[in-house]
Amino acid sequence: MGEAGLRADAERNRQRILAAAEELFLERGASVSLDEVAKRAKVGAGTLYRRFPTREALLAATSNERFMSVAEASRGRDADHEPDDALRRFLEAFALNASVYRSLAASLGTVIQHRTPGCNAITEEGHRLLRRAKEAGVLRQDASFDDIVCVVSAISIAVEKESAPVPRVAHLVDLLFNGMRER
Amino acid sequence: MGEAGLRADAERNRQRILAAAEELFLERGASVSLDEVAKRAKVGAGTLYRRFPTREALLAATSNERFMSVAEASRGRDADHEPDDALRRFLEAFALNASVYRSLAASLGTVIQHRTPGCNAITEEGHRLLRRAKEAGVLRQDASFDDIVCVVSAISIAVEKESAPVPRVAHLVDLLFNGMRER
DNA sequence: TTACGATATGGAGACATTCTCCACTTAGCA
DNA sequence: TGCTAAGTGGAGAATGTCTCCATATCGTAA
Repeated sequence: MGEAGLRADAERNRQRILAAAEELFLERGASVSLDEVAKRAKVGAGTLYRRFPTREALLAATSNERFMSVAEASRGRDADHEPDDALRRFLEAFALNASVYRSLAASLGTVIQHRTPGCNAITEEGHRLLRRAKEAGVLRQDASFDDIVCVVSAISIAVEKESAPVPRVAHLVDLLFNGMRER
Repeated sequence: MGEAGLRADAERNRQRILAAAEELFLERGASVSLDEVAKRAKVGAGTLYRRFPTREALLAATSNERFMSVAEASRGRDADHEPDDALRRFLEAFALNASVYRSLAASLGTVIQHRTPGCNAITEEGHRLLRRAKEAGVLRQDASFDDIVCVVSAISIAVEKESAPVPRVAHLVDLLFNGMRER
């Protein structure tokens, strides 16, 4: 949670920035002015930029706990779900959490590359599910984690405007998982 | 090509803006400063904004011919290709042309809604292919044109960083069209 | 040809946002 | 208690968007 090697007052400010960013991202989307985030956190702009050099780094940080949850829930489902079902549920949860802030999905590809615990966890879990589904023979051998990020982005972008995201995400995951083809 | 009801000098300026924008978009991506576009076109900023009120309007205009080509080529393929193959090729061509400028893909959803000839043509052709594939029973009934735009955007975004976009586009279209499942 | 209204123009400048820099403050240790 | 490394705020430079309007030019009707 806290960032290692940070002075106590600095860590306090860091938390205030995260709280302010979370509020503003929820209210007005992932594109709000960062100076405004600093202002709401009662912190100078320099402090914000020193701690989070880019908007994506801040997004990765505010998404950290959500991404951890997605990975953890997926690991917990492992025992009582078939590999393809586990992967499908993971995709749904990932997509839903990649659209909590408007305009987050568009930069998901960049955000997910940050080495925060949450991004690491979700990346590892994605790779694990991919491997497991391939071994079970229910997934194409040439599907990669990058493909997953691409698919999740597409779904999240499509879903951001919707008033009822959950069923729409389920529909789109089904569509892209099983293919647009009639069988 | 020329815009109806425009004074001759205004139409000349409009063409100069389009040429300058095309150059700069190719060189440095779809996010270049619009003032710089105006400067290269040797035109005041006001002139640019009067003719193209938003960046997306300008992008729709510079993409016009490419979009026309995509639609036309697709229509030409109609006779000697099965409905699913025709749709797949259309998706590939659309995605490739939605990534000619870096960062164009991110605003594709907005760009495509402009009522330029190219946007109209590509939208109509998309609907036609969708209908044809559904009638032939090779496409799920619940796939929509919005789904297509969403999928094409995601593919184009994913592909913008690649050095070899063509095979990657083909892979992603195949993946999303046929599904991630082993069959 | 002229003259006149409609159209079109440029670019200064108001405003917003990003991001840096550094004189000053503070925490934490010896 | 005093020292130093760590941290801070916020002014302001750099960049970009977009508007406004005094001025210029086009095209036409007489």
